[in-house]
Amino acid sequence: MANTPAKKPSRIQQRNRKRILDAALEVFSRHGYRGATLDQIADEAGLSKPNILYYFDGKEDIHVSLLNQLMQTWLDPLDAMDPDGEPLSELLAYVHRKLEMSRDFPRESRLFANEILQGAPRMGPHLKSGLKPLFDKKTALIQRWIDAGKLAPVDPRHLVFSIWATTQHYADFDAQVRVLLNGEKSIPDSADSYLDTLFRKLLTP
Amino acid sequence: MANTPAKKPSRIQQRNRKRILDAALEVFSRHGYRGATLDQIADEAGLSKPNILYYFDGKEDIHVSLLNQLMQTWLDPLDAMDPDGEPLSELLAYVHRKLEMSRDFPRESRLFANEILQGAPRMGPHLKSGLKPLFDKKTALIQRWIDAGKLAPVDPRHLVFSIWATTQHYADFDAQVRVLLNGEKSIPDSADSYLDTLFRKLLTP
DNA sequence: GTGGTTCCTGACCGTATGGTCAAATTCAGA
DNA sequence: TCTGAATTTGACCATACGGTCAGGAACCAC
Repeated sequence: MANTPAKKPSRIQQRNRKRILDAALEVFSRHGYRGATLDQIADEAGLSKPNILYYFDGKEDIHVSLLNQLMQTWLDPLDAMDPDGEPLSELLAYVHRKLEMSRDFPRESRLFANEILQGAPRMGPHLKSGLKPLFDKKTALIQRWIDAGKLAPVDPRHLVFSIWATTQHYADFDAQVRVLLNGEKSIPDSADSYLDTLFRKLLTP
Repeated sequence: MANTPAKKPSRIQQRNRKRILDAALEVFSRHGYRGATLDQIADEAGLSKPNILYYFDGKEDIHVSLLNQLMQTWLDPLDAMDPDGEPLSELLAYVHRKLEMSRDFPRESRLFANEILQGAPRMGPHLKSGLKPLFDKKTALIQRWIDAGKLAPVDPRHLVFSIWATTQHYADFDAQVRVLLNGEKSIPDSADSYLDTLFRKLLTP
């Protein structure tokens, strides 16, 4: 029913499904899949628990819907890397966009981190079908840039890993970063310039 | 009782507490605190559930014991950075040690990652009392090295963050890395040389 | 061996949690 | 306004889980 909307969803459908997904993002990202409860999500969404089960087939369905919905958003910045652009600035722009996402969507970042940490039990297929092809395509692009002498020679796969790691660290390890930076906002402006320097020095031929 | 061992623990005590902690590390690191069950831990340890509760006061007690025990191990590599050593090689050696830990102790890495991701509910104090002082001490040391012209000028705090992020990424996001590297071992040797290059280029004055 | 301590277990308990359902309420089109 | 479909809910249910307890088994001086 709610899972196979053959017809157009009503206004109430749209509004409530959105409310539920918003609430679920909040709860799942803070407590992980197992730590989140339907009651919490219902409470956060301002709906009753049975009502939530009216819109989704179950806890897992909500979680999967969230992951599916987010996957695209998450990959967009990488996808936006332009083969015809100037290699170094394309990559640095990607770093910047990725850091910006940690700033603007920390919950999404933690949701993914949680899922991957647990071994991606509900996302394995999506990784293979969604992320992998894009990863292969973009690492190949970077390799071409390197072969053309536009970038210093590095392993493109590790390059991408390190971009992800350094940018997402601020969102995923927020609790730690906050303690170590004396409670400042966890992504100070200095992070931007640091990462810019880090990757600029690495990649400049 | 088990929690306040005023007297020396018997041989059986030592053996079984170790078994339990080993099992708990396995289970907690794979499923997170909330996702782990005492039954799983008992099963993994080859002990009955009540027997486990004979040695520990409860699930939380086991988790806290694990975190306490691991904190030291986790900080050792950073602590080993020698103020009297050659700055660049000290830092690169630290990167190398940290990557080695992701290789050798991925479960420990994921245990910490899980805890921090959830907002460090059971480790906040330890971060402040254990990690923070060491972090401050070592970032100050790096700053002195920079001021002495031995390293390129970078923000030491972000430098440490990026070292942690890039090295732990391979353990924490193992499931993702494995997919993207076509199922190879998730920390290939190429990671070592990549990270060496990354930080060498950044830090060489 | 014997007695006391340590270690271990089966059976059980209370609660939390994911999920169901019949009935009530609201909504939208005629 | 009326009517059927969509939406909402209170009351329940079954299970999983953390934890308890009384008593039994194993161990260890003596």
